[in-house]
Amino acid sequence: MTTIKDIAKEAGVSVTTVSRALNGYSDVNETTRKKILKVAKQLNYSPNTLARSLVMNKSKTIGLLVSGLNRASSKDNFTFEVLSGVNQAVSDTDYDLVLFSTTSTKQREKTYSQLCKERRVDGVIIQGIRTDDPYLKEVVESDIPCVLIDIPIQSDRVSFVTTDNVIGAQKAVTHLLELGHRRIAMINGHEFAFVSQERLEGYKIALSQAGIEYDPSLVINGDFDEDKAEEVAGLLLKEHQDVTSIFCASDLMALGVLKQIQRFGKKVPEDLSLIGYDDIILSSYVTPPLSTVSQNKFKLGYEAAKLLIKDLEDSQESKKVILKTELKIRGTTAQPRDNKL
Amino acid sequence: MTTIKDIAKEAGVSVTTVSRALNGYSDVNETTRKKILKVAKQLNYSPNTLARSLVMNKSKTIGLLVSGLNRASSKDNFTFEVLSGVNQAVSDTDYDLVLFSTTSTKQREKTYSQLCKERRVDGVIIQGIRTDDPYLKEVVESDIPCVLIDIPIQSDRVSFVTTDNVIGAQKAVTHLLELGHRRIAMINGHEFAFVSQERLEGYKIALSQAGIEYDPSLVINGDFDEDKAEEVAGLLLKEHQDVTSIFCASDLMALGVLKQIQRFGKKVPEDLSLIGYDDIILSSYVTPPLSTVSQNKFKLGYEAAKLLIKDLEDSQESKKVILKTELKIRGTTAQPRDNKL
DNA sequence: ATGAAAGCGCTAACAG
DNA sequence: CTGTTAGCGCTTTCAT
Repeated sequence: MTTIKDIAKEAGVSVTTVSRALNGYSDVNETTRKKILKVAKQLNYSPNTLARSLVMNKSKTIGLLVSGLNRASSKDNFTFEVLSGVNQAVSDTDYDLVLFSTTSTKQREKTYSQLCKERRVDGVIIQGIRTDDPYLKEVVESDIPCVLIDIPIQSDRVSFVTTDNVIGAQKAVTHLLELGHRRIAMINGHEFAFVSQERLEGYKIALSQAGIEYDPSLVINGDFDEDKAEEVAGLLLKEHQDVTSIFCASDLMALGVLKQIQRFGKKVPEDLSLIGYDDIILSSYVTPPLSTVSQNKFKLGYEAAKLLIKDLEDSQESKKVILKTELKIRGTTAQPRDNKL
Repeated sequence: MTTIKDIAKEAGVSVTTVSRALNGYSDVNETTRKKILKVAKQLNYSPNTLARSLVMNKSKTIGLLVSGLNRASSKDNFTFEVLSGVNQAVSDTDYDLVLFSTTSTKQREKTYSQLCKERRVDGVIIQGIRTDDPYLKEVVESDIPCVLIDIPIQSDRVSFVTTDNVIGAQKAVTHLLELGHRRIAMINGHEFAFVSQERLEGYKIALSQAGIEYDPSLVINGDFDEDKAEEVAGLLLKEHQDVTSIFCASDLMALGVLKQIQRFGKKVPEDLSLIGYDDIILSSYVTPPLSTVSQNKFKLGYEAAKLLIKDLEDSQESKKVILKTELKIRGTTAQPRDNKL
């Protein structure tokens, strides 16, 4: 592996000059530069970023802490799309991504901030971790520049990007309301997700605007899990026969609920309306296609990366960006039966 | 940021001793080690892996060169599943992943091997690049340990993992044959994918075993693209009205073909049988559910990472691993109409 | 415009 | 068992 030392020797100059020439400094004679560049190419030189990072104290790498990089989340391609967005934004720059896997045993051994500090990442993007994750606090409190996805924490070095969850949920529920539904149940995620809190908030607001009292027994957590949602939907449907529609905090859960509804021998949307959240790929392919609140997951990642990089370069103050959601009415929402008369 | 120097000072020993103590060498007094560990914790020490990598000449990072980390490939979650597998395997080790984005302009500026050399990755996993990619050759020829996914190149430092594409395709076509089909078309990927060559091979073998002559006009490339496949299927169906079934080299293309068939006013599988390849998530959710050849994409990534890491640790000779595929008969394949009589 | 020298944080002979 | 020394490849004062 050739080093600048080799180039220096070959070109008959000092390493200093080589370094300067290669890095495009102005204070180097054009002839020398030409020569050095030629020698560098000749020797097939590649700079050692490790050495550079060490001395410059920055690595030009961005750490990625995502929870959903596992087999289970391939159905819900949320993580992947976020990742794609991040990748896209990063690929326009000279940063590279390092993926910290938070799947395994390693997580307990090493904390996030340890991971980041050891690898000397310049900044980190965090997605998909629960708000009660003990290490979240740690990262946020560390001085590593960081942008959170869907966790609205903001401080000196931490920004976040999320979507308008309250409004999104509101749109979904309002849609149901406008169709004539009055008994609207909700399958939420879990209490350790900000998005769940916010979507519940939106649900409540929509109801209240329609003059309907909030009934807590109509809201159950499905942990963002397809099977769990299917299970709790069973309970719900049994307990509350008067429910005519269900709002799910994720499409994946809606898919589970859909199965349960069919098991009850009911038809969607004729007997029961169903609306999800996320707009995952599957949503438009299932039968009937799922009405949902669409959020731009790619952009979530893209904006996060953009934000982080800008922060890294210009050392801006922390910021937040809130993306808009969009209601997609497809085939699982319709007027309630009794309304049709 | 505390360094071993700080610890050395605080503990009243030399940096050497600190280094040895922290790295679990045996030749250090237990009392001293305890002390050093205590001080390290006290000072909230994190080793600087950059410095370590520099001196040890290995970075404990694995480079990942994947082409499909973009918005377009979220439907076909192939890339994601491979990535998950890699991540899973890697997360059991002390390696980290660095993602090289090959999406952008950067690709033309810097070659793969440059990327790898600059970041000093210990090895690299390559997936989803075309066999005519000029940089593929370069990586393979470089001395960077490397494992290829679905590209059967093997040499001193390069191994590969793939699936039994010939057999897989054979199984699909034989299934069609057994149902009674005789005119079986194929929508293939493109010539710069080994898997396409192999699947075509399997197609031919199956036909020949059934005593059917290979008709080249029945095979068209769809570039692994949904829309392209839809388009060429249109041509095919118009030209060859006698075709009773189509074998697609990817599920995504099968989805496109399915649309085209429906546009022709024909029904699957009554009028036309259709079988895909990959077993992507969507396949089991579309209506009718797609018959396909299932390959374990997660395992593809998992095995690749395992292979690479073993090579890195034990410096084995290169190897190959061939995963088995599985025929999944679902709802798009049936006996041809005239056969039912 | 160029070079000598110091040092980033760490590991690894080599002594003792 | 521990310390001294050198050096990984690079950037960066500070001279010249």
